[in-house]
Amino acid sequence: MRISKRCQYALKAVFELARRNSGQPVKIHDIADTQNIPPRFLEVILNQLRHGGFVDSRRGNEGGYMLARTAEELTVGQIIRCVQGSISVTDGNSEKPNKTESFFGDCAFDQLWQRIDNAVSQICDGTSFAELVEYEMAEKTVRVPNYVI
Amino acid sequence: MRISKRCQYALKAVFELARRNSGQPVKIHDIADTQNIPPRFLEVILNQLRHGGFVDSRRGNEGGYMLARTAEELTVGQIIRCVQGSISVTDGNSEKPNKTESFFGDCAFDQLWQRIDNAVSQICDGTSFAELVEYEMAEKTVRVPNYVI
DNA sequence: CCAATCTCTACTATTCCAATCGGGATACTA
DNA sequence: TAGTATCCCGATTGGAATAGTAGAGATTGG
Repeated sequence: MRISKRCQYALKAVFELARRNSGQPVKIHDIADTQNIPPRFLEVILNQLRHGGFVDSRRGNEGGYMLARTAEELTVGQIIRCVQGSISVTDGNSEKPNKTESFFGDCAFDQLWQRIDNAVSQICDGTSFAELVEYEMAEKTVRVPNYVI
Repeated sequence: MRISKRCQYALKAVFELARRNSGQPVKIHDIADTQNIPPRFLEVILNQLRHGGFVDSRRGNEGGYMLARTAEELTVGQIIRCVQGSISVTDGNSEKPNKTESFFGDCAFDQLWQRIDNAVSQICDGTSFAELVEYEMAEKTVRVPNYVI
């Protein structure tokens, strides 16, 4: 499992929506600016997230995107699976199709990959965007304790 | 971190050498046959492992490859790093270069990626080829308890 | 010398990825 | 109803990574 740029953008976009937590829809352009994402690429990505049911959209003058669920319910794992289909380290390589003949070491390696996939999934599925936002805010205040506007 | 075919071949090749555990060098062709790897591709890969210091080779009529260390000392993590350079999930994407400006969520995501990388590393570095061979043998005898030759 | 093997560099074909483009649909606003 | 700002969607491009191949050279043992 490698986290592609596309996937990182998706996560950042959802994070941004969670962070703003505004009842109003947020425009692609605003998200793109705040998170430094190529706008037209983000367009494609948000559309994918919409089809996945993770964000809702509104068109027209005051349109934009908003979360389809609460930030507590949305996890990193869900977004990754929506964008890259799977979370497994041996993806795109799956030798499963012709698994009629097995070779020495297959059992051992299968178990190894599964252990890794489980560990990763556990972290991703156990991390909600609410937690991410919370962590970010805590970090920001710790690192800039006496900031001035 | 995605485990490429190349990397899986490398791991299987080292596994095969560990499994045979023969004082004699094993020919590329034999490894390729046993593990179902394209021979000339395996050639390139074994050479890389040799440069990494994980296997030794002998040329000539009775030449071939053998482990440069014991199977107990060789870990999955070492081989992966040798073949694909890194074990991080955010590799090839690293936004580190222009990390002068930071965006909302960077702290949170950096911490997330690090947690994942640590979990994966812990498994890979904690798994030796001796263990893999041992596990494979145990599985084989469990799954075929009364096999006949 | 010969044959089997590894060694090295280069090459190709395919797939994947990041990003862009043009035009269409929709919704608000005046 | 015209206009504009936004999302919607399919196609396309350029470049990098991946999987695998090719051929000539070096080494070893018989």
